[in-house]
Amino acid sequence: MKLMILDGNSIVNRAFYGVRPLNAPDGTPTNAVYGFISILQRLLEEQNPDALCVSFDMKAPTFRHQRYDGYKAQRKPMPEDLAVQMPLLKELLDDMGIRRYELEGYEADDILGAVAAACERDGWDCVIVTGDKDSLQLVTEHTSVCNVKSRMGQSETILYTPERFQEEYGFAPKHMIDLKALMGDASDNIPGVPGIGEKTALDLLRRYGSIDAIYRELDTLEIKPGIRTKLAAGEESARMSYWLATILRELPLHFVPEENRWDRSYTPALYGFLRRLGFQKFIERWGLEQPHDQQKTLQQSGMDRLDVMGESDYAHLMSALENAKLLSVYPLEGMERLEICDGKTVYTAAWAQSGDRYNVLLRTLFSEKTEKLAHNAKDLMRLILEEGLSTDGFSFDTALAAYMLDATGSDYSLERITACYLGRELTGAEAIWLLRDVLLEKLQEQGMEELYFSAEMPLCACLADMEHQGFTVDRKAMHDFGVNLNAGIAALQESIWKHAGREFNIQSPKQLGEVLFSQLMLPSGKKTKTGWSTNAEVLEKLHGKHPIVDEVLEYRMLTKLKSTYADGLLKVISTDGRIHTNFQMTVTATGRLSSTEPNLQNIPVRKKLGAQIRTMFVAAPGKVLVDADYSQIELRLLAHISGDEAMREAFLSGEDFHTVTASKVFNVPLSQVDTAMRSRAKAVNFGIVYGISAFSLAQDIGVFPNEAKAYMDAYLEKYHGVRDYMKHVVEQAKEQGYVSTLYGRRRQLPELKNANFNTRAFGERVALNMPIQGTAADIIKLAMVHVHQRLKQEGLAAKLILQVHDELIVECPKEEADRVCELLRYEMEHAAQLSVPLTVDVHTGHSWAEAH
DNA sequence: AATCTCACG
DNA sequence: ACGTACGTGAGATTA
Repeated sequence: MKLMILDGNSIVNRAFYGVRPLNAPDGTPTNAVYGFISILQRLLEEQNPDALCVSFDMKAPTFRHQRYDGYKAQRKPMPEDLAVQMPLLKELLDDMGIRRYELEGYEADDILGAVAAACERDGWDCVIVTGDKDSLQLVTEHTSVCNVKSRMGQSETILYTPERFQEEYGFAPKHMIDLKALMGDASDNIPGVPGIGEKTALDLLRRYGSIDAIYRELDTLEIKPGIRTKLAAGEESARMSYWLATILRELPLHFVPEENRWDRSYTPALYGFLRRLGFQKFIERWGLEQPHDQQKTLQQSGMDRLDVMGESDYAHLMSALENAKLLSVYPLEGMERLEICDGKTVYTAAWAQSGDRYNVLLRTLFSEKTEKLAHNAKDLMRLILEEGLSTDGFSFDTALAAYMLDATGSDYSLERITACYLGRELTGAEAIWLLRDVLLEKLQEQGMEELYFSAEMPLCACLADMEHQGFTVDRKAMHDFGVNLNAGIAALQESIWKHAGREFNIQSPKQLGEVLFSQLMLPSGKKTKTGWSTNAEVLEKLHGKHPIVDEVLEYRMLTKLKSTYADGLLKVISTDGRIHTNFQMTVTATGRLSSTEPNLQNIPVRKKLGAQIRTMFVAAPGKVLVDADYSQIELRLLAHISGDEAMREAFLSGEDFHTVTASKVFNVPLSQVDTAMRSRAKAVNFGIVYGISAFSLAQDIGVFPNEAKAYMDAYLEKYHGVRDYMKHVVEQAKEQGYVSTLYGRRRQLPELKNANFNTRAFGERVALNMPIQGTAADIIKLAMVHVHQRLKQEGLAAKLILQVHDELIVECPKEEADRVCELLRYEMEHAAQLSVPLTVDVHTGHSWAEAH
């Protein structure tokens, strides 16, 4: 039989500092609880114990320490964000049916010791899980200690058995006490022997075994005289420390391992609890279901339900359609069935049951005259377009509203939103109807109403059209391209294998690392937690050292083009010969769109071979592509938002901005800026937008950090308004807890309050970047809405087909090209009124490559 | 499922 | 003393 006991405080601490900030839908921080439960889950799988419990220590000074005058209660107080998670963690454990032990006046270690002793007494094995090293002294044949470390956001565990301990330390576990007695422990206020540190202590114990042995023969030991003197002088302190470091195994704790048996019998409350915290993942992993008594409360919105069957039901529904001011719509099984709610009744109509009448219903329902609410309106609209119907009149989208209220969330399912904003689980058209008022009010409160109704909502129709429209791809050319790649890949593979002297999987970073760094002994540019890094940056530094590296880089490029683009895109060409991407509106934290299945926002362009892919994205016969992209929109926004005069003038002058920047940073006349200076200035420009450090800039442009620092200083000296802005935006973010764009889009920044330095630094970079990237996203969304509406209004056949963050692509009949160029330029340049010109480059062509 | 790598703005 | 740039998505390997 095996019992596992977790050192609650220690594990929750590791979890808190090791897991990135997370929040429940209501904003409560949850990262520590999440980390704890993740570690627990992993250990359960690894150890599969029969019994399980968790210990917590209380704040009061401990028994051992009370007797030692040197003790001062100097532990730092628990950070607020962790403190609020403690009751949650305890509630979680209770709901999971796991026993907790809290003993006032004793340290966690003492509880662990007592539990281990009780286990051994009853013939149980015991696994102690902790993040501290202190309890290693408890390791015996029947007691092992599982040490949890968090590294790079990942938790690692090491299981110490007597053998494992001996191997690592070179002496038996019980002499861990001796180690502490010698070297001391500042965090526990154990003095140790002054002048003896970890190295010396370890060495002494490996050679002599214990402090008893050391002091018994102190005069004859072969050690440096200085150490002998220190040991002699510190004997009393060593003995005292030994006592302090010894974990008590006898406490007034009547612990019976048997009582802690745990067979994963969760309480019914667990489901609701995990839901509240947003831990969907664990609900699924543990196969939890909503308890029946909670399910009942779901349907208490008091609305009637009507399954629309016969003629009279239909008449009923049609009159509701005409009379109701607002209807919510919720499709089921594609669009086979439809739920419609007018606030009083939830109607369910089905295609199968009513054929033509269903079509009439859809036409009326989706016409612009009927004002509708939906959840993921864009997807619904695309479905309708695919049915060959037109669609309009969607005025509110619950998913979009929830996204704007918290753009860092990961799940905007209807169930999650109702749980969060209505406090109960509810779905369908009825849920949408009830959510609207709540969400709308919050949008108003936060000043996002205008952006919501002028950009996000109308964008649904625009994107649905774009997805429906698709982008023609030259299938044959793509296929041939893939075949050609294959030839190159095969040749490179052969040559690489020849250099390596053996066949191996070049696509495996692990095997490649072995070949490059172990076999060919190339200088390992180190990195990564699992082994050597073999990424392009590392390999490029190896250029010239061995012919294999260039070939690997080439191989990587070709296989990427083959699998992700040539093969990947061929797979998703529809029967109409076009690719229909899916634009995600609720994914990014900044307000940008994203594109999936396939991602058309990362089609190659930077390298010659890759850019060939773009020659295969073409206009349909008789049509042409018009491509319009903003010129340096983010830097222009930095100039506008920061109000920096020098930067504004640079843009107003019409000169190349990176060149102007180089001239300022390097203090030379414009005419003397060379390409190297320009490219460094360009790197600084981008770095500033990302909230860079001198270190990273140095890495990027290949200079020493102090040189990079000098560039940045010069930059911020010349553009001092930018320096002021950077300071201001971070301060304001700390005060408010969020940052926002020119148009009021928000991003919450709990990271700024995190105890972890790196997390906070990340938060500061985000605070600098989001308002810029996010404002650019707002502007192009507004432009898209205007372009979409004007193309339609003016009766043009032109269609928007793609957006790539700062670029729009329209496909139109050749005759419309000139008008469309002008329209695109006008709407994009006038989407925002800034203090610097917002300029757009427009080109036409048969392929994307030509038009860009 | 996590990790590494690499494509884009 | 830390550890090192913002925002994405996809494919292949590994565990």
